[in-house]
Amino acid sequence: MSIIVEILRPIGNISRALDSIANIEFKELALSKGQYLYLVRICEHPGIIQERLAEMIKVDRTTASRAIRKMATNGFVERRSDNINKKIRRLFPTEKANQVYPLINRENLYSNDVALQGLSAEEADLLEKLLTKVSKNVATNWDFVKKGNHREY
Amino acid sequence: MSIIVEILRPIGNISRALDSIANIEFKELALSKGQYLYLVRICEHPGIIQERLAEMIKVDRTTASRAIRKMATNGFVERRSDNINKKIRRLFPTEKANQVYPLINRENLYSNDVALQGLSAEEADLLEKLLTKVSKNVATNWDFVKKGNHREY
DNA sequence: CCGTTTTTGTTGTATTTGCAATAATAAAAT
DNA sequence: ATTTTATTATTGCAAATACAACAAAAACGG
Repeated sequence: MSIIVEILRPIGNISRALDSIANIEFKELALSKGQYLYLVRICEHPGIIQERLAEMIKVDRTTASRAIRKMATNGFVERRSDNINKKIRRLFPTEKANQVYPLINRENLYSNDVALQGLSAEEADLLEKLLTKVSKNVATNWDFVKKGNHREY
Repeated sequence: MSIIVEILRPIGNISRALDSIANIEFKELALSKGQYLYLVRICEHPGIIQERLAEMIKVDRTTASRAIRKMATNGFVERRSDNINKKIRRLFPTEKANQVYPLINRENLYSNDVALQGLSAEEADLLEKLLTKVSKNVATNWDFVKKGNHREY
């Protein structure tokens, strides 16, 4: 019938390319590699904990730990201890973070526009829906493997 | 009209999650982080040069340089000097690489299947086409920025 | 042919990234 | 109530990543 549908490569290429561009452009915001990912989520989910944030963006726990600590040092994040649960530390955006947030958004929207060039509104819409579905499929598998389980194939 | 279509986040999530899984699974092939990306392209494009390969997978030139050198040291790649053009070094898969190649492919196909779960054949097909288009859009921009140019937005 | 620009590749340095191993609190089980 | 397990977070390595700066060959422009 039809050739095998391959989506891994274009997805990887798009992701690396746009991430690369973002990191270059956010240097002037004093954000180092990858930090913009954490920052926007913390702005949108104030009070989120580190573990949840790492899951959300599909990054290793330990990487998130260090990235967030650095952002706290640099005044982008405030880590508040919780009174009830002594294990967790809730993350909040600082004033500085809230100032930078719209700039990151602007960049992301521009990249998004570039990415969608030449697609009709309907195509873009469908693409988003399909990607969301794929994202969920993959997330389940990621959890599975990250917890030490072994995929059989 | 419609809400803004956002494809950056799901794409980033899918990419990081699957890359993470792949790197964990390829440890047992003695491939370190990212190397599988280079390896499959070299197998599929024997004689390709480093610069072209870096472009192909959207990775920094210097990162590719070190990754490929390491793969040469570890016996996955052979770098042959060109008789005509003394500047370039053509890359070829070793026997070891050709043995590993189908295993990487098998993993990638499995991940691809997982990703596409719940999509109809038509949906999957369209998704691939749209992603290929997006990938091209983004590639142009990546070249632009990587060459030191500044995006206006 | 000769100067200039582009292409291809490398190192220096700084940083991020992530698997292992560890710790400490919380939640669940018996 | 107390043992057991799960959750959350950190640190110790070891390694990949990438910007800057550089070099050398090739391609281009006159």
